[in-house]
Amino acid sequence: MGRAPCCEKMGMKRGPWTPEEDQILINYIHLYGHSNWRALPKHAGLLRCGKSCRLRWINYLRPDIKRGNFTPQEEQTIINLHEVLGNRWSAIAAKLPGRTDNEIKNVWHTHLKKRLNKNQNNGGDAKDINGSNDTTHEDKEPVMVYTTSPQQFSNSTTTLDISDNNNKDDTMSHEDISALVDESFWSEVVSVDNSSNNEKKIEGWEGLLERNSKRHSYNNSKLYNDDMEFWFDLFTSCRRIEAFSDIPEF
DNA sequence: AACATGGTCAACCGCTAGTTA
DNA sequence: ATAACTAGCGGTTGACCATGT
Repeated sequence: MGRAPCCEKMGMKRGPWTPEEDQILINYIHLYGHSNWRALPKHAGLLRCGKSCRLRWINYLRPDIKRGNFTPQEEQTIINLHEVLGNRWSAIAAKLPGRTDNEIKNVWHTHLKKRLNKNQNNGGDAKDINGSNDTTHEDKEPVMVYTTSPQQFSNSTTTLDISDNNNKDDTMSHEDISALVDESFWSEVVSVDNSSNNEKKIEGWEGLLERNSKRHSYNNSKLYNDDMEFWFDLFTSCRRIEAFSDIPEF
């Protein structure tokens, strides 16, 4: 298997993307899609390698990217899935619509891992599936495993387990979780927008570019509240699902 | 006010898997 | 079957920012 020749360093720009570059990339993908990342920058007139373009698109410019703080539910989902999947960030990301593998990886290393280690030092004894002890459930928070896209919920195909970690009889075993992460899991991929929906989705790009030009300028607390509202709406609208009757209040 | 330290996150690097000729 | 190539993944880095001293 031949190794891909690294993109020519000569003449290739590196470092942070400018709003102008973002706009060029967005416009190009909007018009022509991204069937060939390697050829894309040349055709689009960008002095970036294809890899860089792809990363920029996937991690930041995609219209379906969800920005802002992770909700406690999302964090718990990451923790649970990490127990099953390990550092397979893309697989975890596939279960968190709008979140990228890079983002999840960052959150894990900056927040969740430390929190879990701290909890463990306070007496936690959970192990991950490999027997190592760098991951554990939060002691007090409910344990949840979601398939999180609203579409999935609306299709009533949701597999959901909600239990209280203090009651071990109700807690999902590794086998249960593994069963949850079956073949259908791997086939579920967050769609990337080569579709005709582009025009609709592209509406938010202008604001995104503005945001990019002033890093961290978005209002995290507002986004956080929106997320909480999303989950609240989701839960309240799914009361028909029997399992939801035991959901603790947040 | 100035500096040090730590946290966050976008971007890069190197590798592997998958595809094609 | 093999080599050439691309896409995608996970680990790591470094710049920026916030907070503490």
